[in-house]
Amino acid sequence: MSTDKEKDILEMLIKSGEEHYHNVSVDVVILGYHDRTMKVLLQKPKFADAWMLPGGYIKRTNTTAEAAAIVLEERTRLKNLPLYYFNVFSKPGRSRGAADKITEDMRKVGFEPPKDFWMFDDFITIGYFALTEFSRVEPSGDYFAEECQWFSAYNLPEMMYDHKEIVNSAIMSLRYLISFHPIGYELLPDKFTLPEIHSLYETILGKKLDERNFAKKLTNIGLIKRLNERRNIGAHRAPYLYVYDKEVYDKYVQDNNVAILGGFQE
Amino acid sequence: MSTDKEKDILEMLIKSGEEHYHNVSVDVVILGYHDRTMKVLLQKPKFADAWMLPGGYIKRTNTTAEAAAIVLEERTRLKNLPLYYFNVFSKPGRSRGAADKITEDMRKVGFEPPKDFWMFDDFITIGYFALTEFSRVEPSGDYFAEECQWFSAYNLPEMMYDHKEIVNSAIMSLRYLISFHPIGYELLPDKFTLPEIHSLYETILGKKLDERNFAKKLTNIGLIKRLNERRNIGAHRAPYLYVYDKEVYDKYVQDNNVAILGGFQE
DNA sequence: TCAATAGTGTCTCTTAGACAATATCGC
DNA sequence: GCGATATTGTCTAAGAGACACTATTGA
Repeated sequence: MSTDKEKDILEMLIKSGEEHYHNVSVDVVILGYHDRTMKVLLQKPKFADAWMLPGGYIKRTNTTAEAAAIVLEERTRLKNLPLYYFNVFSKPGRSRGAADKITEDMRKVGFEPPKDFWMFDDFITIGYFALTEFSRVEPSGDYFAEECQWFSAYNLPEMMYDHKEIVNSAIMSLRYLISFHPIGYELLPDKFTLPEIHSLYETILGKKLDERNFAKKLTNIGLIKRLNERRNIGAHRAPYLYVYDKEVYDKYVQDNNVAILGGFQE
Repeated sequence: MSTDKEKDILEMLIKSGEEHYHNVSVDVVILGYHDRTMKVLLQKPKFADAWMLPGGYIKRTNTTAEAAAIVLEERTRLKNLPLYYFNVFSKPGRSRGAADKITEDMRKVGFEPPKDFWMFDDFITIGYFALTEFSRVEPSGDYFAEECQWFSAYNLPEMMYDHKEIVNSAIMSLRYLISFHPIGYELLPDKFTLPEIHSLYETILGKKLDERNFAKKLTNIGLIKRLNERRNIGAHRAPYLYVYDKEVYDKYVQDNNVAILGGFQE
């Protein structure tokens, strides 16, 4: 990319201060499940050698939830995933360091940022998390998010700002939610086995769950249904495939008001 | 109050834009319980003839939770009440109208607000709610919040902006929380009767609860303890007084991670 | 037949929920 | 005694949780 092109983009960025709220942003903790571990989608920005959460500023014509949905789609190409609002992060000084890093990067392409550049101000960030099936996502970077990939959510790399804390807070919220409500629909492929969903719950909750009681519960409430298909897993007994009963699932989510706290926002 | 004094205060306000975040504020839904109804504390601002939620801007040296605690103390004189964050409100145009009203008021005292006055900008607001025992609070106004009083939360007066929606969202969250966790400690006086706490739960949940099962549950888990005192209520059988067992209560709140979602923030 | 994984039934205990009669108080 | 309110027990059904053996698969 030419330096001129970069300068153009930066000019645009500065002017976009008018169409965005200042001092507020959203960060989106995109969680996936793969290989018996929780994964989180992180990006490495053009201007620094550290990982961070996908996030963005909020257009004055959008709600915070819409801003989060835009970020989510940019990184995953997925639309209409439920977004859960889980916390606000506002510790004074939490954005410290951003200004220096951005300035440095801009100067590299011969560009001097304005003195009162809106992006250099302190920000309060609204935290959202989304759940998605790991293999449905092709992590997708762009000009500012040069690299974008999955990491183990329980073993995070060095991260900018307070983003490690934000990821941990999201995981705590997910753990809390799933201990009361059977959310998790989005984390599994359409067809899955009992051992898979069992191990998903164990991974999220961080504790062993009795296999018999677990299977009994999910099938008793009618949340999942067994198909007449099995998955061939090599030298072992072939497990049955299951699907969620979406109607029961949706009814469950609705009846339990999952939407009300840390829940869906349109 | 003299016009000069008012001008001084307004000058201060304009300059305080440097020490506050722009585009973000907190609103605090202060809920009390009295006479078998939920009450909410509202204020009428100097500059308009309508009620609104206590709220405030956020100093750059504070977190949003600290800002909410300051608002809470200003209106109730109470410190250290738990604050529950429950939602973010960001519908575009939600602060519309504020600018005109404030301008009008300023001109009345011969003051022309600056053209890019920070308070006239659109705001995203973080919603907190707090619970408090009705009679412990002496609603407390100030220069900007000229009047301050309790209203029935289920029968709200005309309110500015989207504040009715915010109150309703807080009540939904309280209802959700209390249906899973025995929060409500702050809503009752130290000593209370079974019928009182029973009717509190009925009021919040908006449905009848069987008296026998209700009493059984609360005493079984050890949440409340009966004293050897009764309250004289005139021509009827005198009910026993109860107190919360604070240790059991705190353990319950902690074990159930009430803090994680919609929960406490330091 | 072995190693590895999948699948399943019973018992107990606790809790939730339905249900109504008796006790107390002041008049 | 009356009107009003407070208090309390039993039964049933459902769910939670503890517990371990059998079935299947391919090598």
